[in-house]
Order: sequence, then C-alpha cells, then structure tokens
Amino acid sequence: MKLLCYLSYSINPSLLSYITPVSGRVVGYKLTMRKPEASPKNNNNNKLRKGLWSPEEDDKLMNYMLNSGQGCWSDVARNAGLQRCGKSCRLRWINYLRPDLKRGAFSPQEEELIIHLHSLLGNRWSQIAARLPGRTDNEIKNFWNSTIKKRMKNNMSSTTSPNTSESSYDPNTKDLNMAQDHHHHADHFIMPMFNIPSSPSPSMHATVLNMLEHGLNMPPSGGFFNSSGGPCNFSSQIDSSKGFYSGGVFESVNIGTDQGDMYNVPPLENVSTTSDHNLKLESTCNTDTNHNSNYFDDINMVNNNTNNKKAHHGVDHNNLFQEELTMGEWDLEELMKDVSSFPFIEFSN
DNA sequence: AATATCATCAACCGCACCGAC
DNA sequence: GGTCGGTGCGGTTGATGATAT
Repeated sequence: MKLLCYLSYSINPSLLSYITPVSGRVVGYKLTMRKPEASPKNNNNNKLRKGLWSPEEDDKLMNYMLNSGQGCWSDVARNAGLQRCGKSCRLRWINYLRPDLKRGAFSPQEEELIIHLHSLLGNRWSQIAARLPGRTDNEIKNFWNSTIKKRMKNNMSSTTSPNTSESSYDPNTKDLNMAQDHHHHADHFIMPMFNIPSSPSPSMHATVLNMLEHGLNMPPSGGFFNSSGGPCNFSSQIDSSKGFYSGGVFESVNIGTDQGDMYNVPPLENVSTTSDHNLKLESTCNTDTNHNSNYFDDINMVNNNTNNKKAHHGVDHNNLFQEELTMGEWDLEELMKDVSSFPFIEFSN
C-alpha cells in the first residue's frame, strides 16, 4: 500500500486525496467531513469554500504552485481560481500537496526522534517537524496526540499494577517503562525525559539543555538521573539492533557521537516548510562538520527563534536559557518546580 | 446485524508576530 | 505609535472508518 501511495503520488498528487498520508489507509474522499456549506459563514459574499478539498481544487493549487511558485497566499488562492482563503491554500499545500512530503506511517526511528525532540522542545511542532524531513507539524502533532500520548497514558495507568515494574520490555511502551522503572526508585529524583510539559518552563527547558550541554560534567553529587549513584550522564542512546533505548534515558553518554545515533539530531533540513524563520535557521545551522555542536547550536537557535513568541508571556526565555547555561551546575529547586507539571500528572486526564 | 465507542487525521480557529504604511 | 494584511503556529473540532459489544 505504501508503495502504491508513492507511485500514485508521483503520477497525480491529487489522487492521494483518497489516501491518508500517515496510515496509508484508503478512506475514500470524505466529502462531508467539514461540510463546505454547512456554516452560514460559508455563504458570505466571498463565497469562500471550507472543508475538505476536492481533487479538482488540489489540481488547481498544485498546478499553480508548480507553475508559478509561492507568492502571497491570498494571491495564490485568487490566481489559482480557488474559492478558498489563502490560509486554507497554505495549509493544504504544506500539509498535503508539497511534493517533498513523506507518506506512510512513522518509522520507529522517526517516532524515537519525535519523542526525543518533544522532550526538548515541547509542543513546538513546527520545530520538531523541521527536523523530520517530509513530515509536517500537523502530522506530527496528530501522531503525538493520538498515538504517543495515548501510549504514555496507558503506560501511566499500568504503573498502578504491581506487576508492571517487572513486565518485560515492550517497544510500544518503552517510554513509560523506563520512566516508571526509575519512578519506583523513590530515593532518586527522576526526570522523565519524555514527559516534559507541553510548554516546558524556561528554567526546565534550560536545565534539560544544560544537561545535554554539560552532561559529562554534571556534579556526581547530583545523581538525579542515575539510579546506580554513579556520575550523572544525561543523554540517550539507541540500540540500533533493537531500535530503541538500550539502557534508559540517563545511562549513556553518547549523544551525537555515533554515526548511528539517531539522537544525533540532524540540523534543520531543507524541508521546504515555507517558513522564513526555518529557512534562516537552516542557513545558519546546516553544516555537517560537527554534528554535536550543530545540534546544540540548533537548539539554541530554536530558543532564540521561539523567544519572540514567548515574549508576550512576560518571560525572556532566551535570557533565562543563557543564564542557566552558564551556571554549570544544577538548580535543583528550579528543576523541582517543574516536576509537578510533568505529564506523569498531565496525562492522567 | 445493529449499535456504541474509539482512533485517526484533515482542516478550522484564534492568536501572535512581522513588516509596510 | 497605531493599523492592517499576510503569515505561521498550536489547539481543537468533527467526520469517518475500525473495532468492540
């Protein structure tokens, strides 16, 4: 089916309106999903259509974009002969028609990467998507909310069972298995790497990045993340033979050092997100000489770029971030502040 | 077989940012 | 400095198919 999807798309992208991009399921054209004329607002003077896109609309937009390229989206909508708002055209293009979109289910590697990036970036789906070539923020967001979040939720509920801590490893529940395993060691502070709140606080965000930055130099006295009491090394390592973590979140020190380490997170890819600031990021980070430093540079860039958005909340993330990066040691109190908002609790809704 | 419930995901909505005027 | 249009982002909705009862 996946192959069929790719083939079909290469022939006529609009055909794939009938196939969901992620699952590859043939679902038929959901003509009534968002009933185009259902709302009175749709009958306004502009007669702008809403709801699902028809194959004809897809064709129009695709042809226009391929022939004329992207301009002002409202112009695109008008010039392409679409009775859609520019916003809708943009969304359709980015999420569905873009030629470089990858189709099909998320691979285990992609899943791991999403989880990892989410632990660092929170719900900054666009930033996460920028590191997954061919994937859209919407796709990743849906995947997270439907699959990963549910998995975590299920796993959290399973922690109430006394047997769960002894349960064998299940790749489908690996995140919470690890978290719960640590969680049961009450004498050690546990930071569930995958369970950072939707919007990590600046201090927590900084702390996580601090860990990544200074993992080797973490004060042994902290020992927050190492149940064995040894030096605290924060990083993640994939056992490539299994496709998942080999030793838990806080075990190895290997981020970005192995060729096969998927957490050697690629710099922002040339993924045609049409986002200007993503392109800027890409231009500043896209070098392959030093993956490790690039990665952290990249994260810093992310912080810088998200800073503007956060400014209206009255918090200067960037300053906080840089401040904490220079601290060189853990601010346990700050860290603990954030623990209460970990999705260990959040996912219990 | 009929019905209810769940899972998925395309698309909308509201908000914020940015640049031009 | 205020307004406006364009754009991007994250949260949410709701139709559909799949699965359970």
